[in-house]
Amino acid sequence: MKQLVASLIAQSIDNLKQAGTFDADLQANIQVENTRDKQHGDLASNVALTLAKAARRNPREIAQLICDNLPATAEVTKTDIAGPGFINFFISQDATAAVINKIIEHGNDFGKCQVGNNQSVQIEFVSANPTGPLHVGHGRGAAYGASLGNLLSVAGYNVQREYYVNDAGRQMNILAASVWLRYLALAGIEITFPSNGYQGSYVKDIAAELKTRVGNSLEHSAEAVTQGLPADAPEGDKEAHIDAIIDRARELLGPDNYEVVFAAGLDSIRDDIKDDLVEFGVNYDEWFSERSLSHNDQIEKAIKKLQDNDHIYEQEGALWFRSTAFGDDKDRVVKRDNGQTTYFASDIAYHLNKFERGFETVINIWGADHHGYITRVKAALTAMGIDADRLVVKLVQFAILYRGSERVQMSTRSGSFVTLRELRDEVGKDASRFFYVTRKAEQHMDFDLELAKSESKDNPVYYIQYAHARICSMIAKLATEDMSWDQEVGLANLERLDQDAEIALMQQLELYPEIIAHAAMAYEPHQIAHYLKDLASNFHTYYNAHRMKIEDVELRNARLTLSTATRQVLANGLQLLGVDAPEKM
RNA sequence: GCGCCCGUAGCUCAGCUGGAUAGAGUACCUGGCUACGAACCAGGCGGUCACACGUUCGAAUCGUGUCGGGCGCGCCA
Repeated sequence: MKQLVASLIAQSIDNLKQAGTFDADLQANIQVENTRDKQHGDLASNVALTLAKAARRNPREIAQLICDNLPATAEVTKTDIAGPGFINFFISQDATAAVINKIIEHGNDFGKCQVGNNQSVQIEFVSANPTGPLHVGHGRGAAYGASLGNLLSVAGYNVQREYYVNDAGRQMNILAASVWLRYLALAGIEITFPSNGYQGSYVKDIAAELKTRVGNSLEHSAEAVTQGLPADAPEGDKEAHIDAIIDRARELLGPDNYEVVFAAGLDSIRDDIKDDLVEFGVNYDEWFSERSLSHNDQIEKAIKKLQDNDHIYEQEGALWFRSTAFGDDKDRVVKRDNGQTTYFASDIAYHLNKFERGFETVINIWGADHHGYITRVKAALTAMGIDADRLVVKLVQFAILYRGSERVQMSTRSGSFVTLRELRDEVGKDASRFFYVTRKAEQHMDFDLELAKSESKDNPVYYIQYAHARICSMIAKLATEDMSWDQEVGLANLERLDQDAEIALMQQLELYPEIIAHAAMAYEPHQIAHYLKDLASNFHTYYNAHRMKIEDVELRNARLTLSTATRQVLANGLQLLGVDAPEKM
């Protein structure tokens, strides 16, 4: 409808150019908007205001000229000039009701569009270190990423969802050491647990599972483990202490058994994260292992590629990437003086790998604490000859957690955190998914756990689900009330839908496709959530103002058809957000 | 110190590419089920859009500065 009105305006302006009223080279930027106040019609354009300067005429005069030269159509019943020169358009009931036909024709596909042009996009999100369960801070990235993936998919992108498993590096070795010490403790070999180890109780569970699987084959005496270790904090250095324990574990266990312990921790936690996310309605196409990069020499290859392009130099025994040549604050080490590659080197290799896999656009959803990495990763891409604009980084701001007015600190290492699973158990999947995704990603979010739990019944998601359930139950109970619903009869009588609440509901339904396109292009799934609240509100208002189950067969069928079209759009939208559309509540 | 994000009603948040009288939810106050689901609806109360200057027909929106909050600035991962 907007496009139609825009084309009418364009034709009118062309007519005026031909008549010599406007200069032939006058450029018009035609915008058509939905009006907020229905006294201003259904659609409005500010075109006369934007033309005022170039045409050297009073905006109201221009508006009058445009109105006088509009081609007549059945869709536009009236135009009006208001305020400083807005043109208001009143749309016929017939044209408005046509949206119901479209919804019924397309069903689950209503709202799909092709703004993505089948472009292949990879979206990587959550990617939390597999050193502990996901906590509520990860939930936001999960909800955002999953919804964005769904959104881009219906907008015509070819989407691949990926989780980058940080299964290499020191943190994983600390986890392995923690598991082993807990395993030894189960055998009665008491060793003071390092202050820098993973304290969470899940580590004990992994150790117990390991013990039932391997028996006592990994046991070593307390003396053998602790002999000659540097002191732990507070007397000594906790980092040196834990590193020494890792070395001792490797030495006593040997490479094969060390790998058994390491894998016990990694596999258990990664699988747990996977299950957790599935239950949260979040699914991936690929779980990409960081370790696979080094196994396949991809890190060396990436460094070589930078070297070949002459962006690497050696200093103090280390290899440096000259990222300052691409806008970074300082150059970055990719290989340390001890020969080990850095985490950044893995990241370069990983991003190179992504583009080598053929994705046209790569979207990274990162926590806000990673914003400092954007410049250096993009620098590396540029240095390797890849257009850095093909990498889109969306930062998700942290949820600041409160319990009442008390700030809650989250730390995986200390084991003091609220898990995503706990939140889901107490608040529910639908309410928590909706809660996260209602706020736009870059907005800071205050998350009061007490409030989230106590107010879960008031979560707006139920308002939307209720509208859906209400329609389902209305249809389901028709038979018991000696009534029926015939969609064909309804479609044949759409002109009966002339009440304000019906017009408003149909206009809201018509917005859905453009909301999808707009939200997809802006990477903003929260727009869907807000749209659905408004749609549900329109329906509830309608439902309370008018009866559906009435004797007038034509009007009854028309109203029920409008209601089921509404149900379809509610279901389509909720599906994008990973929220169920229940038939009963 | 430098960089990124943010500041809108008591609270939690929307506000499209600059557009008409800045909107929801919640809290508080009224009213509405002997008719389709009251997890609902109708109405009321509530704002110096952090502050200042600028850009222009028009600024919550764009620009500069100030104040306030979050985060980041390692041969850690």
